[in-house]
Amino acid sequence: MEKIRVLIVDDHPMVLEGMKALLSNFEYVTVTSTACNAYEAIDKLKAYPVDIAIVDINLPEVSGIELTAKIKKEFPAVKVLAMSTFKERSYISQMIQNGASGYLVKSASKDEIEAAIVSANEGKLYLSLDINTTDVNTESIPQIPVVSRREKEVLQLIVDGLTNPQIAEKLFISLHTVDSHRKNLLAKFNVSNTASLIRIAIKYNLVNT
Amino acid sequence: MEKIRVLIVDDHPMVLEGMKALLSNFEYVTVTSTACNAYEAIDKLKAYPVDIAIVDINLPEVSGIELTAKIKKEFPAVKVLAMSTFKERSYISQMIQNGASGYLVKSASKDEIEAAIVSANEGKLYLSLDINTTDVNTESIPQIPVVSRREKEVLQLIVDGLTNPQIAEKLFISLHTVDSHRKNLLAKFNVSNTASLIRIAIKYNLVNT
DNA sequence: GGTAAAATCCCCCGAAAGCGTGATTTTTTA
DNA sequence: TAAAAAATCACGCTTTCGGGGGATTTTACC
Repeated sequence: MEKIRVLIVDDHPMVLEGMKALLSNFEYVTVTSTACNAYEAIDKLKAYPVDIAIVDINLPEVSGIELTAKIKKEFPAVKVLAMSTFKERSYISQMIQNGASGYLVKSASKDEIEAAIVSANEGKLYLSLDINTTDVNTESIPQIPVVSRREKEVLQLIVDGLTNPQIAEKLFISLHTVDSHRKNLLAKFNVSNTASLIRIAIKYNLVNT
Repeated sequence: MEKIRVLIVDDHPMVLEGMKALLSNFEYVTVTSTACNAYEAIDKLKAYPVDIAIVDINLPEVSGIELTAKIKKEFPAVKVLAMSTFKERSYISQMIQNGASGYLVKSASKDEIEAAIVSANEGKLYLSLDINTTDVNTESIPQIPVVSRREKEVLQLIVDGLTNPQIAEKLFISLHTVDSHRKNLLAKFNVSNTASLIRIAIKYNLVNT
Protein backbone atom coordinates (compact mmCIF):
# COMPACT_ATOMS: atom_id res chain seq x y z
CA MET A 1 0.00 0.00 0.00
CA GLU A 2 1.28 3.42 -0.91
CA LYS A 3 1.67 6.05 1.72
CA ILE A 4 -0.85 8.84 1.97
CA ARG A 5 0.97 12.06 1.15
CA VAL A 6 -0.03 14.99 3.31
CA LEU A 7 0.50 18.75 3.20
CA ILE A 8 -0.07 20.70 6.41
CA VAL A 9 -0.99 24.38 6.22
CA ASP A 10 -0.99 26.41 9.41
CA ASP A 11 0.49 29.70 10.49
CA HIS A 12 1.25 28.44 14.01
CA PRO A 13 4.60 26.66 13.98
CA MET A 14 3.57 24.85 17.12
CA VAL A 15 0.53 23.30 15.47
CA LEU A 16 2.56 22.42 12.43
CA GLU A 17 5.09 20.60 14.56
CA GLY A 18 2.45 18.99 16.72
CA MET A 19 0.48 17.71 13.77
CA LYS A 20 3.62 16.45 12.11
CA ALA A 21 4.59 14.60 15.27
CA LEU A 22 1.14 13.08 15.54
CA LEU A 23 1.06 12.04 11.90
CA SER A 24 4.48 10.46 12.21
CA ASN A 25 2.79 7.83 14.32
CA PHE A 26 0.97 6.49 11.29
CA GLU A 27 3.23 4.42 9.05
CA TYR A 28 0.97 4.79 6.06
CA VAL A 29 1.13 8.61 6.21
CA THR A 30 3.96 10.80 5.07
CA VAL A 31 4.05 14.55 5.55
CA THR A 32 5.33 15.70 2.19
CA SER A 33 5.53 19.38 2.99
CA THR A 34 4.21 22.16 5.18
CA ALA A 35 3.18 25.75 4.59
CA CYS A 36 2.37 28.69 6.81
CA ASN A 37 0.14 30.61 4.41
CA ALA A 38 -2.04 30.17 1.37
CA TYR A 39 0.51 31.27 -1.19
CA GLU A 40 3.13 28.92 0.14
CA ALA A 41 0.55 26.16 0.18
CA ILE A 42 -0.19 26.57 -3.53
CA ASP A 43 3.52 26.59 -4.32
CA LYS A 44 4.11 23.46 -2.29
CA LEU A 45 1.17 21.74 -3.95
CA LYS A 46 2.64 22.45 -7.36
CA ALA A 47 6.07 21.22 -6.34
CA TYR A 48 5.04 18.22 -4.26
CA PRO A 49 1.82 16.45 -5.17
CA VAL A 50 -0.13 15.21 -2.18
CA ASP A 51 -3.29 13.26 -1.48
CA ILE A 52 -4.52 15.29 1.45
CA ALA A 53 -4.08 18.91 2.52
CA ILE A 54 -4.77 19.73 6.15
CA VAL A 55 -5.71 23.39 6.14
CA ASP A 56 -6.13 25.73 9.06
CA ILE A 57 -9.30 27.77 8.71
CA ASN A 58 -7.76 30.98 9.98
CA LEU A 59 -4.79 31.88 7.91
CA PRO A 60 -3.30 35.35 7.54
CA GLU A 61 -4.23 37.34 4.44
CA VAL A 62 -5.96 34.59 2.47
CA SER A 63 -8.20 32.52 4.69
CA GLY A 64 -8.36 28.76 4.75
CA ILE A 65 -11.78 28.97 3.18
CA GLU A 66 -10.50 30.78 0.14
CA LEU A 67 -7.53 28.46 0.01
CA THR A 68 -9.82 25.45 0.07
CA ALA A 69 -11.79 26.79 -2.88
CA LYS A 70 -8.57 27.43 -4.76
CA ILE A 71 -7.19 23.99 -4.04
CA LYS A 72 -10.36 22.23 -5.16
CA LYS A 73 -10.34 24.30 -8.32
CA GLU A 74 -6.70 23.83 -9.28
CA PHE A 75 -6.06 20.45 -7.72
CA PRO A 76 -9.43 18.66 -7.67
CA ALA A 77 -7.82 15.36 -6.74
CA VAL A 78 -6.48 16.75 -3.47
CA LYS A 79 -8.68 16.11 -0.47
CA VAL A 80 -8.87 19.00 1.98
CA LEU A 81 -9.17 18.52 5.70
CA ALA A 82 -10.26 21.68 7.51
CA MET A 83 -8.77 22.40 10.88
CA SER A 84 -9.85 25.12 13.26
CA THR A 85 -8.02 27.11 15.90
CA PHE A 86 -8.11 26.59 19.62
CA LYS A 87 -11.43 28.02 20.55
CA GLU A 88 -13.62 28.76 17.57
CA ARG A 89 -15.27 26.29 15.28
CA SER A 90 -16.90 28.47 12.70
CA TYR A 91 -16.78 28.50 8.98
CA ILE A 92 -17.07 24.74 8.96
CA SER A 93 -20.05 24.59 6.68
CA GLN A 94 -18.39 27.07 4.36
CA MET A 95 -15.33 24.87 4.19
CA ILE A 96 -17.48 21.84 3.47
CA GLN A 97 -19.34 23.76 0.80
CA ASN A 98 -16.02 24.68 -0.72
CA GLY A 99 -15.20 21.04 -1.05
CA ALA A 100 -13.46 20.13 2.18
CA SER A 101 -13.53 16.42 2.97
CA GLY A 102 -13.64 16.82 6.68
CA TYR A 103 -13.16 18.91 9.73
CA LEU A 104 -10.81 18.56 12.67
CA VAL A 105 -10.54 20.43 15.92
CA LYS A 106 -6.94 21.08 16.79
CA SER A 107 -7.43 19.38 20.11
CA ALA A 108 -8.42 16.20 18.31
CA SER A 109 -6.94 12.96 19.55
CA LYS A 110 -4.63 10.73 17.56
CA ASP A 111 -7.54 8.45 16.80
CA GLU A 112 -9.69 11.27 15.52
CA ILE A 113 -6.94 12.52 13.27
CA GLU A 114 -6.39 9.02 11.98
CA ALA A 115 -10.08 8.59 11.30
CA ALA A 116 -10.24 11.92 9.51
CA ILE A 117 -7.32 11.09 7.26
CA VAL A 118 -8.58 7.61 6.46
CA SER A 119 -12.06 8.94 5.74
CA ALA A 120 -10.77 11.73 3.56
CA ASN A 121 -8.50 9.40 1.67
CA GLU A 122 -11.42 7.12 0.96
CA GLY A 123 -13.41 10.06 -0.28
CA LYS A 124 -15.71 10.09 2.70
CA LEU A 125 -16.72 13.06 4.81
CA TYR A 126 -15.35 13.24 8.32
CA LEU A 127 -16.41 15.57 11.10
CA SER A 128 -14.84 15.77 14.52
CA LEU A 129 -17.01 13.98 17.04
CA ASP A 130 -17.69 16.98 19.18
CA ILE A 131 -19.12 18.80 16.22
CA ASN A 132 -21.83 16.24 15.82
CA THR A 133 -22.55 16.13 19.51
CA THR A 134 -22.13 19.57 20.95
CA ASP A 135 -23.01 21.54 17.87
CA VAL A 136 -26.35 19.95 17.21
CA ASN A 137 -27.75 23.42 17.25
CA THR A 138 -25.60 24.86 14.56
CA GLU A 139 -26.81 28.33 15.29
CA SER A 140 -24.71 28.18 18.46
CA ILE A 141 -21.59 28.36 16.35
CA PRO A 142 -20.10 31.80 16.82
CA GLN A 143 -20.38 33.82 13.67
CA ILE A 144 -17.08 35.19 12.53
CA PRO A 145 -18.00 38.18 10.43
CA VAL A 146 -16.74 38.48 6.91
CA VAL A 147 -14.14 41.20 6.90
CA SER A 148 -13.11 42.80 3.64
CA ARG A 149 -9.49 43.20 2.66
CA ARG A 150 -9.32 46.86 3.49
CA GLU A 151 -11.16 46.39 6.73
CA LYS A 152 -8.66 43.72 7.68
CA GLU A 153 -5.83 46.16 7.05
CA VAL A 154 -7.46 48.77 9.21
CA LEU A 155 -8.18 46.19 11.88
CA GLN A 156 -4.56 45.15 11.94
CA LEU A 157 -3.41 48.73 12.37
CA ILE A 158 -5.94 49.29 15.13
CA VAL A 159 -4.56 46.25 16.92
CA ASP A 160 -1.09 47.62 16.33
CA GLY A 161 -2.13 50.57 18.44
CA LEU A 162 -2.39 53.24 15.77
CA THR A 163 -4.96 55.98 16.09
CA ASN A 164 -7.33 56.81 13.27
CA PRO A 165 -5.27 59.77 12.01
CA GLN A 166 -2.16 57.57 12.00
CA ILE A 167 -3.98 54.85 10.10
CA ALA A 168 -5.29 57.40 7.62
CA GLU A 169 -1.78 58.67 7.01
CA LYS A 170 -0.37 55.19 6.65
CA LEU A 171 -2.98 54.03 4.17
CA PHE A 172 -3.09 57.35 2.29
CA ILE A 173 -6.81 57.71 2.86
CA SER A 174 -8.98 60.23 4.62
CA LEU A 175 -9.59 60.15 8.32
CA HIS A 176 -13.27 59.85 7.50
CA THR A 177 -12.67 56.68 5.58
CA VAL A 178 -10.76 55.12 8.43
CA ASP A 179 -13.60 56.12 10.67
CA SER A 180 -16.07 54.42 8.37
CA HIS A 181 -14.06 51.22 8.29
CA ARG A 182 -13.73 51.27 12.02
CA LYS A 183 -17.43 51.77 12.46
CA ASN A 184 -18.18 48.98 10.02
CA LEU A 185 -15.85 46.71 11.93
CA LEU A 186 -17.55 47.51 15.19
CA ALA A 187 -20.90 46.81 13.58
CA LYS A 188 -19.77 43.57 11.98
CA PHE A 189 -18.27 42.29 15.19
CA ASN A 190 -21.29 43.52 17.06
CA VAL A 191 -19.25 45.29 19.70
CA SER A 192 -19.10 48.84 20.91
CA ASN A 193 -15.47 49.56 21.58
CA THR A 194 -11.92 48.90 20.52
CA ALA A 195 -11.28 46.61 23.45
CA SER A 196 -13.86 44.04 22.44
CA LEU A 197 -12.92 44.42 18.82
CA ILE A 198 -9.32 43.52 19.49
CA ARG A 199 -10.20 40.69 21.80
CA ILE A 200 -12.33 39.04 19.15
CA ALA A 201 -9.90 39.78 16.35
CA ILE A 202 -7.12 38.06 18.24
CA LYS A 203 -9.36 35.24 19.38
CA TYR A 204 -10.33 34.40 15.84
CA ASN A 205 -6.85 34.97 14.57
CA LEU A 206 -7.87 37.71 12.15
CA VAL A 207 -4.76 39.72 12.92
CA ASN A 208 -1.09 39.15 13.48
CA THR A 209 -0.03 39.57 17.05
CA MET B 1 14.61 1.25 34.94
CA GLU B 2 11.65 3.03 36.42
CA LYS B 3 9.65 5.37 34.30
CA ILE B 4 10.05 9.09 34.75
CA ARG B 5 6.75 10.41 36.03
CA VAL B 6 5.71 13.73 34.53
CA LEU B 7 3.10 16.36 35.31
CA ILE B 8 2.23 18.83 32.57
CA VAL B 9 0.83 22.24 33.53
CA ASP B 10 -0.53 24.45 30.78
CA ASP B 11 -3.71 26.38 30.24
CA HIS B 12 -3.79 25.61 26.54
CA PRO B 13 -5.47 22.23 25.99
CA MET B 14 -3.77 21.98 22.65
CA VAL B 15 -0.31 22.22 24.16
CA LEU B 16 -1.27 19.79 26.86
CA GLU B 17 -2.36 17.26 24.26
CA GLY B 18 0.59 17.94 22.01
CA MET B 19 3.09 17.54 24.78
CA LYS B 20 1.36 14.40 25.99
CA ALA B 21 1.50 12.97 22.49
CA LEU B 22 5.15 13.83 22.15
CA LEU B 23 6.04 12.38 25.52
CA SER B 24 4.19 9.20 24.70
CA ASN B 25 6.96 8.50 22.23
CA PHE B 26 9.39 7.95 25.06
CA GLU B 27 8.93 4.57 26.72
CA TYR B 28 10.70 5.63 29.88
CA VAL B 29 8.35 8.57 30.43
CA THR B 30 4.84 8.42 31.77
CA VAL B 31 2.54 11.41 31.99
CA THR B 32 1.04 10.92 35.41
CA SER B 33 -1.34 13.86 35.31
CA THR B 34 -2.03 17.24 33.77
CA ALA B 35 -3.26 20.55 35.11
CA CYS B 36 -4.45 23.77 33.54
CA ASN B 37 -3.64 26.12 36.39
CA ALA B 38 -1.44 26.47 39.45
CA TYR B 39 -4.03 25.35 41.99
CA GLU B 40 -4.84 22.21 40.07
CA ALA B 41 -1.13 21.57 39.67
CA ILE B 42 -0.56 21.61 43.43
CA ASP B 43 -3.53 19.30 43.95
CA LYS B 44 -2.28 16.88 41.34
CA LEU B 45 1.20 16.93 42.85
CA LYS B 46 -0.21 15.97 46.22
CA ALA B 47 -2.31 13.19 44.75
CA TYR B 48 0.16 11.83 42.21
CA PRO B 49 3.86 12.16 42.99
CA VAL B 50 5.99 12.89 39.95
CA ASP B 51 9.62 13.34 39.11
CA ILE B 52 9.28 16.22 36.71
CA ALA B 53 6.76 19.02 36.33
CA ILE B 54 6.61 20.77 32.97
CA VAL B 55 5.23 24.20 33.74
CA ASP B 56 4.03 26.85 31.35
CA ILE B 57 5.40 30.26 32.31
CA ASN B 58 2.22 32.12 31.54
CA LEU B 59 -0.60 30.70 33.58
CA PRO B 60 -3.80 32.49 34.50
CA GLU B 61 -4.05 34.01 37.98
CA VAL B 62 -0.94 32.45 39.50
CA SER B 63 1.96 32.56 37.07
CA GLY B 64 4.29 29.71 36.30
CA ILE B 65 7.03 31.57 38.12
CA GLU B 66 5.09 31.66 41.35
CA LEU B 67 4.07 28.06 40.85
CA THR B 68 7.68 27.04 40.37
CA ALA B 69 8.66 28.67 43.64
CA LYS B 70 5.79 26.93 45.38
CA ILE B 71 6.65 23.56 43.94
CA LYS B 72 10.32 23.81 44.90
CA LYS B 73 9.25 24.79 48.40
CA GLU B 74 6.64 22.11 49.00
CA PHE B 75 8.02 19.39 46.76
CA PRO B 76 11.78 19.97 46.60
CA ALA B 77 12.38 16.62 44.94
CA VAL B 78 10.30 17.56 41.94
CA LYS B 79 12.27 18.93 39.01
CA VAL B 80 10.60 21.79 37.19
CA LEU B 81 10.90 22.32 33.48
CA ALA B 82 9.83 25.78 32.39
CA MET B 83 8.01 26.15 29.11
CA SER B 84 7.13 29.39 27.39
CA THR B 85 4.42 30.39 25.02
CA PHE B 86 4.67 30.68 21.29
CA LYS B 87 6.41 33.96 20.83
CA GLU B 88 7.81 35.30 24.06
CA ARG B 89 10.65 33.89 26.02
CA SER B 90 10.74 36.05 29.07
CA TYR B 91 10.99 35.31 32.72
CA ILE B 92 13.43 32.51 32.02
CA SER B 93 16.07 33.68 34.43
CA GLN B 94 13.40 34.19 37.08
CA MET B 95 12.24 30.63 36.58
CA ILE B 96 15.80 29.37 36.86
CA GLN B 97 16.33 31.45 39.97
CA ASN B 98 13.20 29.93 41.42
CA GLY B 99 14.71 26.50 40.98
CA ALA B 100 13.64 25.41 37.52
CA SER B 101 15.81 22.68 36.03
CA GLY B 102 15.43 23.79 32.49
CA TYR B 103 13.63 25.73 29.87
CA LEU B 104 11.79 24.67 26.76
CA VAL B 105 10.27 26.60 23.93
CA LYS B 106 6.93 25.15 22.95
CA SER B 107 8.13 24.73 19.41
CA ALA B 108 10.90 22.48 20.63
CA SER B 109 11.53 19.29 18.71
CA LYS B 110 11.10 15.79 20.06
CA ASP B 111 14.82 15.57 20.57
CA GLU B 112 14.97 18.80 22.50
CA ILE B 113 12.15 17.73 24.75
CA GLU B 114 13.83 14.42 25.34
CA ALA B 115 17.11 16.12 26.13
CA ALA B 116 15.39 18.47 28.54
CA ILE B 117 13.66 15.67 30.40
CA VAL B 118 16.76 13.53 30.61
CA SER B 119 18.83 16.47 31.80
CA ALA B 120 16.28 17.49 34.38
CA ASN B 121 15.94 13.95 35.63
CA GLU B 122 19.67 13.73 36.08
CA GLY B 123 19.64 16.97 38.00
CA LYS B 124 21.28 18.92 35.23
CA LEU B 125 20.23 22.25 33.81
CA TYR B 126 18.81 22.28 30.30
CA LEU B 127 18.15 25.27 28.11
CA SER B 128 16.59 25.24 24.68
CA LEU B 129 19.26 25.66 22.07
CA ASP B 130 17.91 28.84 20.63
CA ILE B 131 18.08 30.49 24.00
CA ASN B 132 21.82 30.15 24.12
CA THR B 133 22.19 31.40 20.58
CA THR B 134 19.59 34.07 19.96
CA ASP B 135 19.30 35.45 23.46
CA VAL B 136 22.95 36.21 23.97
CA ASN B 137 21.92 39.74 24.69
CA THR B 138 19.53 39.04 27.51
CA GLU B 139 18.44 42.64 27.60
CA SER B 140 16.53 41.92 24.41
CA ILE B 141 14.11 39.81 26.40
CA PRO B 142 10.85 41.73 26.55
CA GLN B 143 10.05 42.89 30.03
CA ILE B 144 6.64 41.80 31.17
CA PRO B 145 5.68 44.42 33.73
CA VAL B 146 4.65 43.42 37.21
CA VAL B 147 0.93 44.01 37.50
CA SER B 148 -0.68 44.23 40.90
CA ARG B 149 -3.76 42.25 41.78
CA ARG B 150 -6.15 45.14 41.46
CA GLU B 151 -4.57 46.29 38.25
CA LYS B 152 -5.01 42.81 36.86
CA GLU B 153 -8.70 42.93 37.72
CA VAL B 154 -9.08 46.26 35.97
CA LEU B 155 -7.10 45.01 33.02
CA GLN B 156 -9.35 41.99 32.67
CA LEU B 157 -12.44 44.17 32.69
CA ILE B 158 -10.92 46.50 30.10
CA VAL B 159 -10.27 43.51 27.88
CA ASP B 160 -13.83 42.40 28.52
CA GLY B 161 -14.88 45.61 26.83
CA LEU B 162 -16.13 47.53 29.86
CA THR B 163 -15.73 51.29 29.98
CA ASN B 164 -14.18 53.05 32.95
CA PRO B 165 -17.55 54.02 34.44
CA GLN B 166 -18.73 50.42 34.11
CA ILE B 167 -15.56 49.12 35.74
CA ALA B 168 -15.93 51.62 38.57
CA GLU B 169 -19.46 50.45 39.19
CA LYS B 170 -18.48 46.81 39.06
CA LEU B 171 -15.58 47.13 41.48
CA PHE B 172 -17.38 49.58 43.78
CA ILE B 173 -14.64 52.15 43.40
CA SER B 174 -14.49 55.67 42.10
CA LEU B 175 -14.12 56.44 38.44
CA HIS B 176 -10.97 58.29 39.39
CA THR B 177 -9.47 55.16 40.84
CA VAL B 178 -10.20 53.17 37.73
CA ASP B 179 -8.63 55.95 35.77
CA SER B 180 -5.53 55.75 37.94
CA HIS B 181 -5.23 52.02 37.48
CA ARG B 182 -5.68 52.40 33.78
CA LYS B 183 -3.05 55.09 33.64
CA ASN B 184 -0.65 52.95 35.65
CA LEU B 185 -1.29 50.05 33.32
CA LEU B 186 -0.57 52.17 30.27
CA ALA B 187 2.62 53.40 31.92
CA LYS B 188 3.73 49.93 33.00
CA PHE B 189 3.13 48.48 29.58
CA ASN B 190 4.71 51.53 28.03
CA VAL B 191 1.86 52.05 25.59
CA SER B 192 -0.47 54.92 24.92
CA ASN B 193 -3.83 53.39 24.18
CA THR B 194 -6.20 50.57 24.98
CA ALA B 195 -5.48 48.77 21.75
CA SER B 196 -1.82 48.18 22.48
CA LEU B 197 -2.60 47.43 26.09
CA ILE B 198 -4.95 44.62 25.16
CA ARG B 199 -2.67 43.25 22.53
CA ILE B 200 0.17 42.90 25.00
CA ALA B 201 -2.05 41.64 27.77
CA ILE B 202 -3.33 38.87 25.54
CA LYS B 203 0.11 38.16 24.11
CA TYR B 204 1.56 37.61 27.54
CA ASN B 205 -1.52 35.78 28.70
CA LEU B 206 -2.20 38.18 31.54
CA VAL B 207 -5.94 37.99 30.97
CA ASN B 208 -8.53 35.41 30.19
CA THR B 209 -9.80 35.58 26.66
C1' DG C 1 -22.70 45.75 -18.99
C1' DG C 2 -25.46 46.01 -15.09
C1' DT C 3 -25.48 45.46 -10.21
C1' DA C 4 -23.88 44.55 -5.73
C1' DA C 5 -20.24 45.06 -2.64
C1' DA C 6 -16.41 47.50 -1.29
C1' DA C 7 -13.97 51.60 -0.65
C1' DT C 8 -13.95 56.20 -0.42
C1' DC C 9 -15.38 60.70 1.57
C1' DC C 10 -18.19 64.13 4.63
C1' DC C 11 -20.49 66.35 9.11
C1' DC C 12 -22.03 66.70 14.03
C1' DC C 13 -21.69 65.75 18.78
C1' DG C 14 -21.39 63.61 23.20
C1' DA C 15 -18.90 60.19 25.71
C1' DA C 16 -14.83 58.13 26.79
C1' DA C 17 -9.97 57.85 26.91
C1' DG C 18 -5.59 59.81 27.79
C1' DC C 19 -2.19 63.18 30.16
C1' DG C 20 -0.45 65.89 33.95
C1' DT C 21 -0.14 66.41 38.69
C1' DG C 22 -1.57 65.89 42.74
C1' DA C 23 -3.09 63.66 47.51
C1' DT C 24 -4.56 60.23 51.29
C1' DT C 25 -5.27 55.78 53.16
C1' DT C 26 -4.52 50.94 53.48
C1' DT C 27 -1.78 46.89 53.07
C1' DT C 28 2.40 44.44 52.67
C1' DT C 29 6.75 43.43 53.90
C1' DA C 30 11.48 44.02 55.21
C1' DT D 1 7.31 49.16 63.49
C1' DA D 2 8.83 51.93 59.84
C1' DA D 3 9.26 52.12 54.92
C1' DA D 4 7.53 50.67 50.56
C1' DA D 5 3.96 49.35 47.66
C1' DA D 6 -0.69 49.27 46.48
C1' DA D 7 -5.12 51.14 46.35
C1' DT D 8 -7.91 54.82 46.75
C1' DC D 9 -9.67 59.55 45.30
C1' DA D 10 -9.44 64.31 42.89
C1' DC D 11 -9.40 68.11 38.97
C1' DG D 12 -8.65 70.24 34.56
C1' DC D 13 -7.78 69.74 29.91
C1' DT D 14 -7.15 67.70 25.08
C1' DT D 15 -7.63 64.12 21.97
C1' DT D 16 -9.78 60.18 20.31
C1' DC D 17 -13.57 57.20 19.95
C1' DG D 18 -18.16 55.87 18.91
C1' DG D 19 -23.00 56.66 17.09
C1' DG D 20 -25.94 58.92 13.95
C1' DG D 21 -26.67 60.39 9.75
C1' DG D 22 -25.31 60.71 4.83
C1' DA D 23 -23.01 60.52 -0.34
C1' DT D 24 -20.01 59.17 -4.23
C1' DT D 25 -16.79 56.40 -6.73
C1' DT D 26 -14.34 52.13 -7.64
C1' DT D 27 -14.07 47.15 -7.93
C1' DA D 28 -15.77 42.61 -8.59
C1' DC D 29 -18.70 39.44 -10.48
C1' DC D 30 -22.53 37.32 -12.92
